[in-house]
Amino acid sequence: MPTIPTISDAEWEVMAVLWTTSPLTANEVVDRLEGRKTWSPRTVKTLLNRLVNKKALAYETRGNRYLYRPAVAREACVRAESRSFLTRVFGGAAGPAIVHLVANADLSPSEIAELKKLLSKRKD
Amino acid sequence: MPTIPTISDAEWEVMAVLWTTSPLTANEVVDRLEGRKTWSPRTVKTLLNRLVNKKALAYETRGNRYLYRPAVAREACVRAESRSFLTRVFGGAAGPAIVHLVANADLSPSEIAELKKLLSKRKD
DNA sequence: CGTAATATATTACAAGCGTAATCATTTTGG
DNA sequence: CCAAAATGATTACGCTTGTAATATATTACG
Repeated sequence: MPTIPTISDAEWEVMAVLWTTSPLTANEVVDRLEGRKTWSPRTVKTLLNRLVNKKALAYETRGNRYLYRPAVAREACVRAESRSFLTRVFGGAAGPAIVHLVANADLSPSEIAELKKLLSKRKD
Repeated sequence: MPTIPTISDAEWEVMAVLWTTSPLTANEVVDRLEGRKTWSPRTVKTLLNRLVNKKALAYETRGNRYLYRPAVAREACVRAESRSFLTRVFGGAAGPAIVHLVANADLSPSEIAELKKLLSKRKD
């Protein structure tokens, strides 16, 4: 299995864009972050560069432009981050963590139903 | 409401000790971390110091020793960390996050039962 | 009382991060 | 064809973090 690079807060925003749509040029990424972020385009370029260096993104060349695409799956990163969160905050115990989140989260009725179904299936 | 300081990974370990038992002297904290951590006692002292500076810990003086105790509640820190995790990884959507955790976690039957009960109560 | 032991405070230092500016190169408008 | 614009690469810079070492102050033993 591929090693998951460490992805910082700011970098997650960039990855999120490319996990949603890819490949994209640097400017297209900048455009999709407009509004949600106040970053200078330079900052976005820096983040793209760092993500390429840590091999979280890959690119192909089209003329002198780069087309960026994720090199690691979102699911894998989510799993890695979740483990890190559980370890740090709950000492690795998923049960209490989930209880805490369920107790504090704003869940829609349909989400509640989905979760109950999930839990029932898991029991066997 | 008090502002929650940013608590790093290493610092969480120290806070965890003091959330469990407090007040404690620096050396008592060092002792409780023995085994779980390979830190030099110096490192633990540094972390205590930083936590005092960022007002996550308070202390009272007993002779020339400090008795450390948490200055922020564990619950508040857990909430802050959870929010940060949700925002970063799931764009703030608790539903998908919980679904992910439930699907990937190793839950005991009793935890499953507890969660189902929690969900039922939440629905109304 | 003075000196060794101990406690906390200050300083260290490299890596990662947030946030860019500048440099070098390529492309394109006139 | 050349200058301006655009692009990616390199450099910047102060803050945090992990991981300590050194300095300073206080206490306790002989």
